[in-house]
Amino acid sequence: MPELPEVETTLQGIKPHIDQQEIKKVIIRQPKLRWPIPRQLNTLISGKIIGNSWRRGKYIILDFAHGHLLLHLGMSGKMRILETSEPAQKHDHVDFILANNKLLRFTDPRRFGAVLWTADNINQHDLLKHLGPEPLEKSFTANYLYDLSRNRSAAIKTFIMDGKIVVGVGNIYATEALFLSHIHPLRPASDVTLKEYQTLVSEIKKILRKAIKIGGTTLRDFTKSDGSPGYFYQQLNAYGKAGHPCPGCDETLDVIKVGQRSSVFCPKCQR
DNA sequence: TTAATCACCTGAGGGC
DNA sequence: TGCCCTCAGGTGATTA
Repeated sequence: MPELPEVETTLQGIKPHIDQQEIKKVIIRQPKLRWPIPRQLNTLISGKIIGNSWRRGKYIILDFAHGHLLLHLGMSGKMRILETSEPAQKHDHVDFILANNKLLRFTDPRRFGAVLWTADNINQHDLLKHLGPEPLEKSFTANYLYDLSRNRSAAIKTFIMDGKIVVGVGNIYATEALFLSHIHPLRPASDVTLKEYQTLVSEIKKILRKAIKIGGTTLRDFTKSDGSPGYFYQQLNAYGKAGHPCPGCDETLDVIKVGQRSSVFCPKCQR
């Protein structure tokens, strides 16, 4: 599923083709995504130029002179640059036909994604204004997490997956970062020490940087029609490895539910 | 304010 | 082989 590294890779892949490009036409085949795609979207942006494209958390934003297009890939979404002659397949919900004879195609089998429009200040949008810092920014520190967590009884895994605390840490990276930090996913956030948060923040940053570095590979594998796990999956220590021996101590990795999410952990290494 | 749960949706995989 | 059921997962909305 697209997590922050996949969203970043998607953005870097489409950006050279869409920035400063005019949109000739928008074709909406399935408007029912997480929220309905605005009916008037074609009228709103046809003939208009995309000024800049950027990312905030897992949202991709396309700036126009008169507003912003907000895109989210949800659980299964992807965006690709294709030739305009490329026939649409099932789940190809939106095409943005560009003046350079390319098209930007939004595909999302599970339809948890979103394509929204706002003419207002994008940073004050309801979906963005409460978001926490980017995990790779300097402002995301151990002290920041430690201070926020002092009165929080929620499990540490739930805490670091909360977008209001920090954006872009999904189930895969939360599982991996906690494994590498030797922190049990059910520990109350308030119980985690500053020293442990220092390790955790360091591991979150390391694993995200690593994933972004090989994100292209991850994304290609993710888009395979057979859905088979790819190169990045091989790099994981815990996620998806329940029942396997722990890479650190050979104890069998266990799986529990934390906030309705599967969480693999080592009962011996993670305390 | 916080925490827990529900809802959305489809494909994969297992059991029969 | 085909049907049915369960699970997976990001995140806003709702409820406690």
